[in-house]
Amino acid sequence: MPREVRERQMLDAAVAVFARRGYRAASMDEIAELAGASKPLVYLYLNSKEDLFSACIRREAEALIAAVRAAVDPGAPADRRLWNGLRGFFAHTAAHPDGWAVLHCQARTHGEPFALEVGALRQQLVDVVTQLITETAADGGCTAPLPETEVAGLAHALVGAAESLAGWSNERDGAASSEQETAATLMNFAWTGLENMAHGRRWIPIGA
Amino acid sequence: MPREVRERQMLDAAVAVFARRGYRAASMDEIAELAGASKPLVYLYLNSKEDLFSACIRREAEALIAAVRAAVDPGAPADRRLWNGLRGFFAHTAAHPDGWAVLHCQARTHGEPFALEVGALRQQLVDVVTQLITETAADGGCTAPLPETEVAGLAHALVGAAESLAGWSNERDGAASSEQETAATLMNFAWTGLENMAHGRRWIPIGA
Amino acid sequence: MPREVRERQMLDAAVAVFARRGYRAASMDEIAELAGASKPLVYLYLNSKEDLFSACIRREAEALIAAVRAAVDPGAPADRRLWNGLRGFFAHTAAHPDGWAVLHCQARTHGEPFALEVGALRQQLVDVVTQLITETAADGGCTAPLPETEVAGLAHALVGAAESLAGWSNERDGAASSEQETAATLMNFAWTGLENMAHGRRWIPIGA
Amino acid sequence: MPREVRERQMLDAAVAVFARRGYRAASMDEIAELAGASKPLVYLYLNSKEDLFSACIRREAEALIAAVRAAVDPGAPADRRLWNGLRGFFAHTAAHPDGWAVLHCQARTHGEPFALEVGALRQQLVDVVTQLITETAADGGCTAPLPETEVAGLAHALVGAAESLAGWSNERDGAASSEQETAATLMNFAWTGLENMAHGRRWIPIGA
DNA sequence: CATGAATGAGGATTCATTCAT
DNA sequence: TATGAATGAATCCTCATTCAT
Repeated sequence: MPREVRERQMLDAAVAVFARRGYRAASMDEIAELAGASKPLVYLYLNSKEDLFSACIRREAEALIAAVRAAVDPGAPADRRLWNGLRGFFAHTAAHPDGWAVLHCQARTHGEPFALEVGALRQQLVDVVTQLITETAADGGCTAPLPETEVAGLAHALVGAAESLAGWSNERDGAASSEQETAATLMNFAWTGLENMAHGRRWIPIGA
Repeated sequence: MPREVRERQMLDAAVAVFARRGYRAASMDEIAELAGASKPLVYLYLNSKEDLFSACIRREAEALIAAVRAAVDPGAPADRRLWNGLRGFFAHTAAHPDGWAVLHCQARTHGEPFALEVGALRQQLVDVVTQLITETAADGGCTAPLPETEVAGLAHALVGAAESLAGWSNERDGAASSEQETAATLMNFAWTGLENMAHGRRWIPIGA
Repeated sequence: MPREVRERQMLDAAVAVFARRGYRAASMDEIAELAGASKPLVYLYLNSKEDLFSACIRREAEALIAAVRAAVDPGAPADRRLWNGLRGFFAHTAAHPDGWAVLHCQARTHGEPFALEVGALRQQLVDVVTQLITETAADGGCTAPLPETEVAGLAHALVGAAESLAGWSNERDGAASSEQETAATLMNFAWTGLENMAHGRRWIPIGA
Repeated sequence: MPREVRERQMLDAAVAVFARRGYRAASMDEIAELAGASKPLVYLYLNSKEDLFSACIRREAEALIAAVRAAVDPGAPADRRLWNGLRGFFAHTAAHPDGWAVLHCQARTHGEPFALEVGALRQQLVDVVTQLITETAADGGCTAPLPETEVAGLAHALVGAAESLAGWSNERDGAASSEQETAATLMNFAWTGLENMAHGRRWIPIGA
């Protein structure tokens, strides 16, 4: 069996096991067995548990980013790009729950090396969203330019909302179209909020 | 030293170590040492690593919920209650980053017993937010009642956004007032979005 | 509470726990709890686990020997003395199963100090039986004096048979009179065998 | 080194250590060291201390039963079969004192799982003896059929006597031929007793 | 007389990792 | 390319035992 195929099988197995057990509780034995290979072979191809986990993160992160990028039509207006990006995000996380679990739940909780790796992914998502927010403001005829910090905050909020919704809609594995609905809910919530902010319509704490 | 004091020291140490290392990677040795007690005493008071982790989750969850509840003035209108709840949330998570890390990052990733425990906390947050959203719609003169599923989705989105922002604002531990700003950002984002939705103003995908 | 009473309670508890769990698996915690006293008190009165176990063995051994001795009427002929001794033995072991378990099952399996102690008990039983066998031979008009080694072997065989029957009759906790029957069975088995041997009637392996 | 060989070495070591120390006091460290292997290997091959002990019991029990069976010539008359069975029993226990110690002293004292296993062995011995007693009665022209309970009692008594003698003759590890003598002593004791009982000649307590 | 608080030492078990083949 | 055999190092947990009160 060619190395490339074997390696993919190993990564598949590793993602599944890491998702189910967590990094520390996952055992190389279980991964090797699920991959249908012997442990020494796993070490030959992937060096160590740490490297293996890194490889999982990288592969899944790239796949997610690629899915989101592919969903966005660069020529469309900002609102459609946000809408399509969200749909792509929800569709991919729904289709690859193990990969998503590794990225969202496991990677960040296990020390520097992995947190950095997954942090880079998150930053990419945030960057995409930041740009969309900025463009949205411009497209919508922004009358009150948003300070940079606030844009960053909004981007983080949006990504967090998306992540949370991804988990929620995965749990209630309802209709096949639920990912569409989930995206719509978030879009409704976010879009009008953004538009208002871009026009300086804000909520102001009374007396603050 | 009286038992109560020792027990609190142990929980403090455990929360710190669990936050830094994760459940599996945390060693009872390190926790005991940090608590300034011997391992057998930790076991005598808290039974097992699992029970200790559960106790951490419970304590931190109760503290967080209490902080949010305490921040909300039950007599105030819905928007102020949301605002105050958010401020309480951000203030508490900023003041107790380890506790928040245990709840948000660690607890959900380590098997049923803990996931259930922390799931209960999250549900409480979601419940509070759900109620606020509903009342907001009413207060704002809702013209288009939101379907129940959508309200749930919005609540999850809002909680996710808050969780994400909590992590973000903890990372850039800049100004002391940043928790105020963070709350304001989210409030602006969420409030206007909710208001619009409550009045049936929605974003509609063109051609969908 | 006077020391004597407390000490007896402790020994009672220890015998029960040692019988149920074995020496190593028995914990001083469990013993202290069952005795209704605190652990330091147990140590104050009985020094150590080893001493406690020794005390159990000694007490139970002395009780058993005393019971057998009390059952035997020194003036009776040899057969009646054997008969009464057996009845006393079975009655006592049936009435004190925990003590018997400690003596028979636990004490011998845990290293020199205890094995010696319980060995002494067993030797006393064997001595009594040895004497009975010798007298039986004399009473029955022995025509072929038995060599010393053989008498010792017979005594061990008889004690072993009695021990085995004690366990067996304890298991099938049938009629209240079963100890009587058990004694009768062994008596029938042993007595005629002894009588024959004393008269030189032996089983000889053909061709050996 | 092939697995089979290693596994046997481990069982040998385990039997020796369990015999010397008892189940609880035996440490896997000592067993592994005596076996000349590392602890993880012991666990890899034999799973756990409990399984290891079970494996010891099973191996030793099977060996003992096989030795007794092999010693008995199925075509011989009942008395010769009893005689040969006893010789086989004493020869095997004398040749494998550790195995016998594990079976007789240790296995019964350590909780259900092992007690059952060793109980099965004992039952097999008792069954063999029970059948011999019954046949003996028949061969000897039984005039007074023995009640079933009594036969069972006799069988237990005989096995107990044999067990006791095995221990005794092991202790005074005197002449090489002592196992022959031991068997002869027991045979003399038992055989004539059985014959008498089969003919209704009983010892009757005067006045009972 | 009685105990709550505390621990040093040790034991079962697991796991990432490496050779020799 | 592929693996059966093997282990050092750690981890959870328990227990007999002792003080200070």
